[in-house]
Amino acid sequence: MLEPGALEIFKAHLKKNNLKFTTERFQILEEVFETHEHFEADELLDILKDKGFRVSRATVYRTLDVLVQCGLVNKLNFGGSSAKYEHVYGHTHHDHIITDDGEIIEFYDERIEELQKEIAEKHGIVLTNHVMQLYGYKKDSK
Amino acid sequence: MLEPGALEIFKAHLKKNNLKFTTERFQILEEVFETHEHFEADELLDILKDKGFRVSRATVYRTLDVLVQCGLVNKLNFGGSSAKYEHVYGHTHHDHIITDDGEIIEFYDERIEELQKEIAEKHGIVLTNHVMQLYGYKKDSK
DNA sequence: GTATCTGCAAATTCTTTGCAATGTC
DNA sequence: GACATTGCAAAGAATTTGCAGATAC
Repeated sequence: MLEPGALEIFKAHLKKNNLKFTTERFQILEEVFETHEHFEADELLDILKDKGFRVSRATVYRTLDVLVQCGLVNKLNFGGSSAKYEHVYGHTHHDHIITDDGEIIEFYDERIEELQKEIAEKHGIVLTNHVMQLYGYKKDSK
Repeated sequence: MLEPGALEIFKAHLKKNNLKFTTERFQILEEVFETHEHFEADELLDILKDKGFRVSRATVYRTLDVLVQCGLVNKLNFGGSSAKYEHVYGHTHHDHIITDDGEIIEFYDERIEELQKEIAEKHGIVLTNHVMQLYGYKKDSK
């Protein structure tokens, strides 16, 4: 489901940057908000093709870039060989726990967020973003 | 300077896994501990070549893997296209602040470490590792 | 001596790019 | 109608792999 407002943000960003609102960009935007999981560029391409849309890999990569730029999508790196993406709009910020069997748990902790700000401050840095990933295994699995 | 103990850990790991202690692996180990910064596989190769060692790129990648496996080296991902490495032994764990002009500041905060453990626990996860990178810009630069 | 290593160059994987045809504004 | 966009296939960048000769144990 395309979050209310996402389309407007996207269009505004396109206009501001002299970019055009094309069918392909719209289809990609929609699909990105359809998927409530982390996905790779290639997976998104496959889904789009399965649904009968005719989009190229190049356009998927190019459009994901645009979506990251306007803040509607996060680009993540969990250490694998390819980048993961997740849509952002309408979601609160969160971090990730990655288990050894590949499960991804999202969490948010206000106290850590505060400490991060404090630490950055101490080093004279204004935070714009952060990445925090906890790796581990399930207590009952080992 | 090769940290005292690192060589022993390396050799023990090799023996345990039926791997051989070769000239190349030793040269790479030494150089990894010579460099007190984050480096890429290719940069390490260049340094080794400059010093007159004859090592191949393949061996550098293969040996870095071994070093990561035995815990002497961390593989990091700051979002660029290539992985960064840093040696670990003798250093306390730390996280990173990455500024928009590419500077990397290391920090450690016990309180966050505790909270991370607590959060993982709450989700039934035993932490084995984590990644935390704060992105921002210098307060006086903008 | 045998099994592991190395270097090389080719192969892979993910991502980006140049270009001619096409679509938006 | 001008200029951005698309798809394609080729290029690029980082990393991995197969293999034949070299080396550690």
